[in-house]
Amino acid sequence: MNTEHEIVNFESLAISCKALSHPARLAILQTLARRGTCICGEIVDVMPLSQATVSQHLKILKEAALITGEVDGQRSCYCINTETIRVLREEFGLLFGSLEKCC
Amino acid sequence: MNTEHEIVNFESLAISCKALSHPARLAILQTLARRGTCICGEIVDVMPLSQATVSQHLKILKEAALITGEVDGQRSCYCINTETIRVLREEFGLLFGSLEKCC
DNA sequence: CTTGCTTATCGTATATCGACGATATACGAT
DNA sequence: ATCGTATATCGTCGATATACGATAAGCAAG
Repeated sequence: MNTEHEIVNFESLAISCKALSHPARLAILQTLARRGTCICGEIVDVMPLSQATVSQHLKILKEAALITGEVDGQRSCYCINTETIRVLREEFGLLFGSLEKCC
Repeated sequence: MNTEHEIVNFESLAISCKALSHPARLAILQTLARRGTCICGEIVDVMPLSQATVSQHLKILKEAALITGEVDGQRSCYCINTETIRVLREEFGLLFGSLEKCC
């Protein structure tokens, strides 16, 4: 409806991509995607990184709204933010939709 | 056919995302996508950045194989690498395909 | 070959990233 | 209150990213 919605927001898309630009964070996202539902610091066990580093990556993912996190007792549960992923893929579509022919 | 092709390569995907993680580079890609065919340093005119900086961004995009570049006389023509974009979107699909339900 | 134009690279300064040990915080259990 | 567990944050440091002026390299034209 709104013609504005066709325009790609470079700033926000860049922020999402930056959050996705580290193998460890992609691995975390895949782990979350596979387990479907929330997960806490089991991620630390799966990753070959220190607890501090994993926590930092989770923070970056959360700040980019790629995941959500909530406290459950003394644990933290994280979950993929499907809406952000959807928007992300949509923006890729807008950006590269009119491709096809090239040199 | 090959079961291996279901596996996401975090390293290469992270490299692509890193190249996409800057607004200027997204703007360059959109410009290239819109003009369809190759384009040279008209990009510099469009961007609010110095020629040196734009050239550096183009180099980063080329190293990530998101664009191709070839010399034409004293000019350089760049073009989006559609194959890389295709793989990129495919990998996103693999990574987030089994999403849907979450907390 | 000199001039002018286009693009790439170098050098530099500043900012941000990535990793981790150390520490702080929060909470359940005893 | 104290202890143990889980998680977040701090502080640090080497590595990398960003931006740009200066300069080099390549080419066409005169």
